[in-house]
Amino acid sequence: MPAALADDVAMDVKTVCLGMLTDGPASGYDMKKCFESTFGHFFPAGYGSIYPALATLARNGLVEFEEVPQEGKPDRKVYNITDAGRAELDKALSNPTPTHKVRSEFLAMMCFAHLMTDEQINEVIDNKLTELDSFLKLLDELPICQADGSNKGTQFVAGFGRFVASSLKRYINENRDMLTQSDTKDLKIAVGN
Amino acid sequence: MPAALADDVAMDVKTVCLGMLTDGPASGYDMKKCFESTFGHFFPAGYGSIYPALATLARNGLVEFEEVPQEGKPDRKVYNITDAGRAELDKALSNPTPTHKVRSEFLAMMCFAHLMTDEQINEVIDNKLTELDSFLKLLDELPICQADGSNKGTQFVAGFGRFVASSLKRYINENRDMLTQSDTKDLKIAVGN
DNA sequence: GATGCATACTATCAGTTTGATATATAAATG
DNA sequence: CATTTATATATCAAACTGATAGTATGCATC
Repeated sequence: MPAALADDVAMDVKTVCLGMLTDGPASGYDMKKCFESTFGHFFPAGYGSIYPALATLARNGLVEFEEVPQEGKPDRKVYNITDAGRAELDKALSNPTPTHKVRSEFLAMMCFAHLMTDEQINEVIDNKLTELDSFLKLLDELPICQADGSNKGTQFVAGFGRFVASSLKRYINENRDMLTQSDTKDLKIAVGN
Repeated sequence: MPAALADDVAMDVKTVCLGMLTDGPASGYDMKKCFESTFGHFFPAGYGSIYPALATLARNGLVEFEEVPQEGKPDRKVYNITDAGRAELDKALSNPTPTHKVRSEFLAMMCFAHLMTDEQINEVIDNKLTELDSFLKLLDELPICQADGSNKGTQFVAGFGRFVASSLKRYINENRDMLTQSDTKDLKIAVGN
């Protein structure tokens, strides 16, 4: 067998912060906005994970920061990636099997649809469809945060999001009857591998 | 405005365990198998969350358990849902906006594709496609864990999984060139809302 | 002119979840 | 005979979530 990877670097919040910094200096606040606008849709992170991540990165010498005083506003801690940080990022990007996890209260709930009223089910479905529409609309307005926003990777990912959201909409619209009607209905969309 | 929900019950591991118990008594080990076979694909949970969840549910009187001795094997703690537990589950199922979250190291990594070699990118993509194939194959063998496995909800959710996995495969296959070729290529799949 | 809200910035904390590990026995696999 | 798999429990460090807190300015709204 091939030797196990010496020191596995996960694609976690720390690593994504490192990646953002390859595009230029930024504060924790800047990164939070970036997570909100784009990354957060497939890799959520709040202050509770960003600030500790930056603190750990700084402690390990993977980033440096300088405190920039501002007039009328709190000081900014502006972070920069170091050479050690770049090396660590490279390690993380060499993991050949990154995960793609879903945690869906929605699907878990639908498993218990037989314990719900039709009214409850319809409300949940309608809300989910509305949410998907908002998401698609948001993607159309494309608020890319990275300076190099037009890079192939982010285009691929945005297209991915658009495609998945549209697919979900279609599946839900065409199969929602299954959940509320008591007579036997089959899946309307059959899929070949 | 409508009064805020008195005591928000989240659709968390505790609640899913309650839901599983509406189908009959089960041990933590049984539930883990159920998470592994079906639920885990869209709502993962390991021993580290299942056992504490059951302990909390028992402490709050939402489930009861009896220890069943076995020959040659460790004792089983067999759990049953109580009336209070059923009421709690009903509360959780009345939440009209259950979440659907994605956490994708894969997409995060693809955002930094410009920092990777074509070889690295292709390996990641190939692995992801293989993973999706395994998932689709697994769904075709349908190891439903609930006695009432043929209920509409689980059928809807299984179809959902199949549809999403096939969509992902298609998107990745048709757009992977974007990531590795240096000349400008556009998305091959355009989607209307 | 006051009250509240949005923006800009930092940071912490309780509760949950993750993923690995520990313990113990038996059966099957190589 | 050694290893792995299955049956069952449980715990722990590290990470993450979502909310909250503090502090200062400006901008509406009442």
